[in-house]
Amino acid sequence: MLEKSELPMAIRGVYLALHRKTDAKFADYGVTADQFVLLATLSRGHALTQRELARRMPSDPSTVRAMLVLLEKQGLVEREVHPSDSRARTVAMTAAGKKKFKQLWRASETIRTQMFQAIEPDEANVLLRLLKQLTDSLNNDTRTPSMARNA
Amino acid sequence: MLEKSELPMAIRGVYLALHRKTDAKFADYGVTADQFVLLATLSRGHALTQRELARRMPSDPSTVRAMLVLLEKQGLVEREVHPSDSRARTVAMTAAGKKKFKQLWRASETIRTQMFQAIEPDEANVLLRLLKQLTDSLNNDTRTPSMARNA
DNA sequence: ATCAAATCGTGCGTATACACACGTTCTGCG
DNA sequence: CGCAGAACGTGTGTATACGCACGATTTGAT
Repeated sequence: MLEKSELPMAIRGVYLALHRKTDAKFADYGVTADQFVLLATLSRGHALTQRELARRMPSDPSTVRAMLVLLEKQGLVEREVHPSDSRARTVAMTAAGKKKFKQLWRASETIRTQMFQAIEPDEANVLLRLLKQLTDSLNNDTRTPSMARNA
Repeated sequence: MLEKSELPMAIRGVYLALHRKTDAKFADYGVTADQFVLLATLSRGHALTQRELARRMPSDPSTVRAMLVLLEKQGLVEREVHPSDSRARTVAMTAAGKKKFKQLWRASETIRTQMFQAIEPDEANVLLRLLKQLTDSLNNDTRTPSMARNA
């Protein structure tokens, strides 16, 4: 018998545990878990606008802005005005940012390893699929959950 | 092929989606998603100390304190000095708190329903198990992941 | 071409998450 | 009994999450 609030609570539980552990791991490097997420997102698509960056993280635009201000102070990212849209600003990692990201990736390797050791390889794929299904379901306000496929 | 950072990102993704949706749902009631978690925890074990409450949420003791101050202002919870330990304070829901919690539970029913419609019943159990395994793995600092069983 | 509507970034306010330091009280060992 | 160390709550500081409102710019429809 499955208590109806167990699943939401379990989701909250893993996320917080993961976040805490990652923050602790990165403390020596002067960055946070969420800043790592931002850098990782940048590393997969350069010259994003702040809006697009926020959409991909996913995070709120005003949150992303605050993070960018801090990361800019550390010299890890740069912002420039968009070439064709003077409202927008494009964001890119600096050389220092790329270097830092590599360090963080290596430092967090143990966490990912630990996670994948806790579950079977097959299960990891199932888990990933279920999490994405839940996310799509929660994000889609419409009552037609049909076309959410390749997100 | 599974990108190594996909699983952590997916966990982050569901949690944030769930949190946003819950916050939006509760906005009319003047409470937050996390305050609901606190009330739900209280409803399953009365007269907890702040520390024990924080341990069960799970959250940081100083975070819980801040939340309690706000909930106390709203008259949803009460704090009293512990009968045998004058350092500690016990927390309990007021009548208004219990009533509010029932309202919140009903209001959030649609979210839980939506989640369980997004996955198969069997899968829900698998998902829950995997999430707990991951949580245990992330919380255990020791290198012996043996005795984490019935958490 | 013009003007309303949408979009972008910014700034502000509130709530959460956590680390850390502090004073108080309790516990347990000698 | 007395005292060191642990445990509890408090307070502070920083980072994140998000809603909302604002000015500036771009877009789209006429």
